[in-house]
Amino acid sequence: MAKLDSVPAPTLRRFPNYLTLLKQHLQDGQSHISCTHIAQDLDMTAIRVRKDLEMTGVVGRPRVGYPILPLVEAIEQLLGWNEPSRAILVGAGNLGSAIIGYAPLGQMGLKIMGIFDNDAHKIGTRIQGQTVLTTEQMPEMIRNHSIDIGILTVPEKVAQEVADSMVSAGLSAIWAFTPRPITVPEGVVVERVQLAASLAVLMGRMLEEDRRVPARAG
Amino acid sequence: MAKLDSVPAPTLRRFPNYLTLLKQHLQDGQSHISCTHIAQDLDMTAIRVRKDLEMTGVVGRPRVGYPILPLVEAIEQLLGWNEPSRAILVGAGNLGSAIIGYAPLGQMGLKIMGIFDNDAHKIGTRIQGQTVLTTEQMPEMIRNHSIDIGILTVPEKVAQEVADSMVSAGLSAIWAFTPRPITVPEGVVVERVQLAASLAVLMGRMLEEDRRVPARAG
DNA sequence: GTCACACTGTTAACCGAATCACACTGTAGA
DNA sequence: TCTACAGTGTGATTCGGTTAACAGTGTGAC
Ligand SMILES: NC(=O)c1ccc[n+]([C@@H]2O[C@H](COP(=O)([O-])OP(=O)(O)OC[C@H]3O[C@@H](n4cnc5c(N)ncnc54)[C@H](O)[C@@H]3O)[C@@H](O)[C@H]2O)c1
Ligand SMILES: NC(=O)c1ccc[n+]([C@@H]2O[C@H](COP(=O)([O-])OP(=O)(O)OC[C@H]3O[C@@H](n4cnc5c(N)ncnc54)[C@H](O)[C@@H]3O)[C@@H](O)[C@H]2O)c1
Repeated sequence: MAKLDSVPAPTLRRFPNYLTLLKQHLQDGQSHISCTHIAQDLDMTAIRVRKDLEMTGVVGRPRVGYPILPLVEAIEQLLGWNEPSRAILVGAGNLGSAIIGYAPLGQMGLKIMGIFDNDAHKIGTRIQGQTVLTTEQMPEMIRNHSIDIGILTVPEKVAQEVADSMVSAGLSAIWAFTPRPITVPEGVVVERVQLAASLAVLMGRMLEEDRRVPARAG
Repeated sequence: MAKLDSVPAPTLRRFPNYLTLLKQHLQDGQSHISCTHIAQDLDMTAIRVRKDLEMTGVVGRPRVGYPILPLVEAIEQLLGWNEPSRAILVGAGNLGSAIIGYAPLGQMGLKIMGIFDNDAHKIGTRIQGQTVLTTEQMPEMIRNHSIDIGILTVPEKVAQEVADSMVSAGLSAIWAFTPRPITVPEGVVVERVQLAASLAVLMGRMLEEDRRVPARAG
């Protein structure tokens, strides 16, 4: 039985990796897999894999490993990927369009029910078969279709404002791609995708590497 | 004087947040800022801010705070954002195009010197004023222009293969947007932007929240 | 049947980052 | 000049996650 304890964020972050690997092995006809095998496939330690899988409540058998199908189902349940969550996207710009067109989100339980923008040139056009609606229609759709997740890809300046109107319409989670933090009331979950943070780590590590090995002439 | 110790990744990740805030205050004409002020602006604790700023080596004064300009310069130096790093992007698809068009990357020391794809329909077209080149030309450009960073936005299937050819041409860092991990030789830095991981955290936390408060009827 | 051992489950040790507590400092104000 | 105190700097503590150590177990081999 799956634990109801809260799953650590690092583990949540690794779950998708396990999922893709497990599904692949499932398709190859395997029914069980050991954590040592998973570990070397994903370039991590077996212990960490075991600890992560422990969160699912699925028990493995010595010399056999874990049953793959129950694992997949347990992880998907912990992530809520077993049944679709209704989402909307606001800000049909460059990034927004890329996300809308990213098919794998469907496998992650994300169902984009509406796309909104406030640019007159974009409203009414179609992106991946979905018509772009005006921002004014957003609260109504959130309420009528009990939307759970708002994907925020508007310019930084209006991000807080749009987030506010999402929340007041009843959204419970926001997936924000804007560089600045946004504030929301208690109970609403915000997850930010910080591209700048990722780049900072990359370049910081790069400099360190250069510092260790006196860079090749440039 | 800036420490040469390695900066913890969590701190690196927060640096960009400080930078945007600091630059904004600088533009408002302020010369100093206290960590308590920064903390409440970014919704974090003052202690964490102080510890992070400690890495820069900049010293603050009681009742006055830290001098903003030196802080900005120190952080940019630690991130390598003070002088442009040459980069190329491979995979001029939806996501790749969005990244190319994302102006703020310029402020982060990233200079995209070339765009590559292997789709005959895309080669020769222009994205944001830059012509898309064939993948065959990539190693040559990496060598001739001593490119440091490769931005990887190709489909998952060919990601490893493209990464390999980047590395063998002499790249020292890869910014990968592909869902599966890629392996590189020692000394090459890889930073992955994992959208799925971010979504997993969002939805996992959402479920937890629902579990705590027995969700509104749906 | 029984033996070996690959693999699991669990408790303990470890480590790095976040947080705390508090002494120190030098400015602003009286 | 003196005082109060906002704000820094630092050593000590806590915490969460990772890693290690090891006992337990049931499968597969013979
Ligand atoms: N493009 C990238 O690669 C990238 C990367 C990281 C983060 N981001 C962030 O994502 C956001 C969008 O980036 P982008 O490159 O797609 O910009 P963009 O300008 O292409 O798209 C923004 C869209 O939002 C719409 N919009 C503006 N105000 C609105 C409002 N009040 N209500 C609804 N829609 C509104 C605009 O009409 C436009 O279509 C920005 O905050 C940016 O910082 C972008
Ligand atoms: N679109 C998104 O929102 C999104 C989000 C997260 C991750 N990703 C990942 O980013 C990558 C690209 O996604 P996308 O949506 O832009 O896909 P896309 O199909 O729009 O773009 C991929 C591009 O790569 C090119 N390409 C294919 N093989 C190549 C090769 N061997 N050499 C050079 N170029 C090649 C294609 O011609 C195409 O232009 C994928 O790995 C995807 O998983 C995309």
